[in-house]
Amino acid sequence: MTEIEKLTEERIFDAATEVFLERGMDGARMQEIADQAGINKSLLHYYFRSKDRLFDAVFEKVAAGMFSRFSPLLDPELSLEEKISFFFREHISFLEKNPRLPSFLLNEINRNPKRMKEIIRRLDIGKIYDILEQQHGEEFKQLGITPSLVPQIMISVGAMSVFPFAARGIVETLLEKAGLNFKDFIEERKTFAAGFVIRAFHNKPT
Amino acid sequence: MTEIEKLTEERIFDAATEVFLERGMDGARMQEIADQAGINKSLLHYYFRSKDRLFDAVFEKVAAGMFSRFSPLLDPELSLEEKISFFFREHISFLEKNPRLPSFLLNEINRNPKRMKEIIRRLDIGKIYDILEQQHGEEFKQLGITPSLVPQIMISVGAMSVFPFAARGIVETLLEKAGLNFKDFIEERKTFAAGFVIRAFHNKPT
DNA sequence: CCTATCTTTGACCAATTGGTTAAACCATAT
DNA sequence: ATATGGTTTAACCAATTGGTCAAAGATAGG
Repeated sequence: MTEIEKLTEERIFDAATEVFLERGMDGARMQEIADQAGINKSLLHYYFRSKDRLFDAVFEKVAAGMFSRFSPLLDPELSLEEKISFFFREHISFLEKNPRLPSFLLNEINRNPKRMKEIIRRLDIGKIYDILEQQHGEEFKQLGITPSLVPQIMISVGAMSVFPFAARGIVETLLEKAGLNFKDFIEERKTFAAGFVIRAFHNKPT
Repeated sequence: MTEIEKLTEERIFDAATEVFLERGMDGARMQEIADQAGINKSLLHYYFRSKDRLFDAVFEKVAAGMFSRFSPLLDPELSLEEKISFFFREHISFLEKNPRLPSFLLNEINRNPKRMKEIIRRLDIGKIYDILEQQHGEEFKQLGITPSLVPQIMISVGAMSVFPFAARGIVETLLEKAGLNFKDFIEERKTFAAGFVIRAFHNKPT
């Protein structure tokens, strides 16, 4: 693979990422991707055989980028509270730079659950569950958190981080009423979410 | 408007709702809606001039159905804790019957923020904020919740309820690992989410 | 310089899609 | 019965879309 070829392929991939994130698989047009990359439409098919394959490549990379941000949760050096604080700070900062990502992923997961589950399974999200159980099982027991509640907590943590971006249109409408803006809201959320979850943690269920 | 006409229009509307929820605006096909309704494609245009208008009608009704479920939050007879418990029970039950709704709404809001914000503004979500402040402002103050944190809490509550359905593909992959199933997870969530939020509430921020 | 291989392009295609239209259908009132 | 009005249909259309193909350009080896 020559250097120029790599560059072209990369330009196409980046352009496709941008367009797919903006419009979704169904809304994206091959012509728009070609324009964005500054090349002929035929070249798209030369490098990636079809729209489907191009989309798959983009989706896989984008999903991997998203879930790789869960790494703080795996660090055995960190306490539970530290993990939660680090996670929200890093994950929300990441979404700040990629605000279209949540809505894109959620929509495409729903559009084709089977294909997407396969990709997600390959990213091995399940291992986060295993490691949390392994590193903090004792702590969970003391807090009265039964094994079935661990997924509840994990999903809640994800929701707290992802939802404001996925539902940005609603959030902004609400913030308008309160005289706030989205940027400040997100900045505040990094610490709010951590505190919220930690407080919910450190009390026996009613 | 005759009775038969009403029936036809309703059949079209219901079919359109089903197809749009399943496929989204871009993915939906007028032919599929016609088939689903058991009528000719031309009739779609006879009753609703264009795909856009048909979609707008569906979106508005569907969004209204979603947000009307927030009504427990407005009841002055309920305490804050009761509101939270009632809300999760009712809202999650509603989503159980309409599992495609969250992903559909989130995606379409993102696809056309302007048009959607207008519709959402008409549904007046902001009034929930006002009423909460008005009915529980004193309580908030005692709990150390500043005005800017109220939207944080509202979004968090929405996220806890909506996200599991919007991200169902991810949730199911995670539950697989833990040996659980989605239905049970959702049933458990109605009470878990309420307890989670209430506990996060009733402690001073660290 | 010439050939062989890879890259890039423009012209083209078949299929799909939202939408139109004129005619057929059907109920009802006169 | 038949004229009138709204309702429904089949046939059709223009535009768009993903994809193909043969030829032109570029690049490197001999």
